[in-house]
Amino acid sequence: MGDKQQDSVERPADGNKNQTSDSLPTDEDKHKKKGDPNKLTLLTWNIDGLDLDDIKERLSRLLDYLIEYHPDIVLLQEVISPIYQVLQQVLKPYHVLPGSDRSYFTAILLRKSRVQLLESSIVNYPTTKMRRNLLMAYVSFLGHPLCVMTSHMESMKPQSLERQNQLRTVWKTMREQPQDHNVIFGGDTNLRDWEVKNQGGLPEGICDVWESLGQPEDCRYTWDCVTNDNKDLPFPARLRFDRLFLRQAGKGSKVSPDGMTLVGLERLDDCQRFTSDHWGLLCTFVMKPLSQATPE
Amino acid sequence: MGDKQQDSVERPADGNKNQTSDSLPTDEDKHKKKGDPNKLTLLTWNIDGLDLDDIKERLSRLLDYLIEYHPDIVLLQEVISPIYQVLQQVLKPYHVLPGSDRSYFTAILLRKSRVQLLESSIVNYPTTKMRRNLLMAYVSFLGHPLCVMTSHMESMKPQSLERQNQLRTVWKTMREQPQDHNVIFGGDTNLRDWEVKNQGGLPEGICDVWESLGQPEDCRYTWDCVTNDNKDLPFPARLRFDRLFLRQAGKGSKVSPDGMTLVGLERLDDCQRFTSDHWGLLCTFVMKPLSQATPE
DNA sequence: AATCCAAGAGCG
DNA sequence: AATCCGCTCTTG
Repeated sequence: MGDKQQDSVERPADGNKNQTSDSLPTDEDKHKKKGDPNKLTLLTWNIDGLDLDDIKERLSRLLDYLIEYHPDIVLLQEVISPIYQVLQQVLKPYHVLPGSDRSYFTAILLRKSRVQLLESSIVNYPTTKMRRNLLMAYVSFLGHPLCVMTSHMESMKPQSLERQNQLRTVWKTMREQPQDHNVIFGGDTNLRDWEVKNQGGLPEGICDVWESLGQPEDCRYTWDCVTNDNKDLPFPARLRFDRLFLRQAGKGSKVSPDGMTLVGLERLDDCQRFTSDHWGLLCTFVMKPLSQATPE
Repeated sequence: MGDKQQDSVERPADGNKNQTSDSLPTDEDKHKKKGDPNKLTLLTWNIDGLDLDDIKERLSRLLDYLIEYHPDIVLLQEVISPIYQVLQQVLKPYHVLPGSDRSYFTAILLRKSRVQLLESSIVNYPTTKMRRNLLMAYVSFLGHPLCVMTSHMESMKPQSLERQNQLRTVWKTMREQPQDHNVIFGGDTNLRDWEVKNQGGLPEGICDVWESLGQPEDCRYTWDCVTNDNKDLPFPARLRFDRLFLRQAGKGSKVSPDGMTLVGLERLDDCQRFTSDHWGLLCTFVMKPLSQATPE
């Protein structure tokens, strides 16, 4: 309800299935809880823009999801130019920041009413064979300085070595940010668990958000060909490719993981496929003031 | 023999080309240079004590090599208890320091007349499945404090992850030594080049001695089943398993790589096999006083 | 004491 | 624009 006043999104065509509920007490409580304005909501999603089959319906559903969840920050991978154009034109409440202008690329979407863009930059992976990079946005969220990053790291098993190079770059870049910044990375890492072990595990000061939340089984596999048949693979494969890393600020308010859920689990009406071969990861964070932090 | 007085046995030519040129009688100078008492000589060798075939002849030849080259420091891997007993009883000029007392293990031999043992210790690899460890000796060489290390790191391809754990431990331990110590690691690392790349390459301050010497082809492969048929493998495989790492002291005299050559290239008279399936690496180092060091 | 390499094909 | 997993086995 109060939704309208703040962040209603314009859409050209609407098959409005997911309307915000009206005034039932329980629903309103729920809505209030879900819409806690102090929480930061972030969605990361590889939308498989390289798969052009059923792209219209899939893109339409993607927009529905974005409007439904209206995350404060959206991190997308495998965006292609036509999709980028639509995002820019349709998602008026968002600032759309592309990671490149050719082939396929990443994008950061910032909900203008909640997140102010201060600066953006790109870190190159010097040895990528797939034109991948690390896209960064310095923003202000409720007055707190925040650094947001996304990347679509080198794909496929044989590129393990390059992928691990990129992982080191990501972690190093996160650790180099100013101490008063919380730093959130989200993206399609293409990581296998053994590759993280291979790097000696998570470095000091960086956590894997899914692990911090207790490794919930229901959002472990973000690329799940057991359930998701978009790729029609003849074997069962499920991996946790999409991950979120967090480096908390060393002073000031700290961002802490609060919840995580998969997005995109519904088959589309027409083609009966899914929005992407990846699930999206919708994550909420709470801001913890310094006073609540554990004393040393 | 004339050996008695000190250390007058000849060595193989060392691979370095940067000889300081003199203008005098050749043979005597050469001999003097080769036996330069200011140089540190070090041999590292996996002697394949797990292969019991022809062990008597192979051990006998090993002793010959040690006596011939009389290195200041010897780092051995795959020593077994009976071999250890012989080394201790026969090599009177050496202090023999074992890395364990069961199964097969490493050993550090220190030439008493040149190298004084100050202290020794062992660093455990917490997750080794093969009882491997890192054996260390703190010594004094010509009055300079020196830390010498050896290890036989986790073997075989499938143990890559554990091996990389161990590599990080080795490098970390080397870097943690006092700044006035030169630190030399030598051993059978079982490393593939891509595993080093996987760790982001050599860390700041540590060099690979073979690389520092310009990657001489004639001592690249220390496990060379093309030439060495001790294992009678039905395929050609050659790898640089045995490596030396150096962390120079940050103050005082610095140890610098001077030359490197393979050892054990001759077939034994009787069995016509080699001393080990690995070649040994005989390496010389020079001490560079602070005054000769590159200014910052 | 045995093993041991690396790249590629075929399978579920 | 086409890929995509991980395991075992075979081959040189």
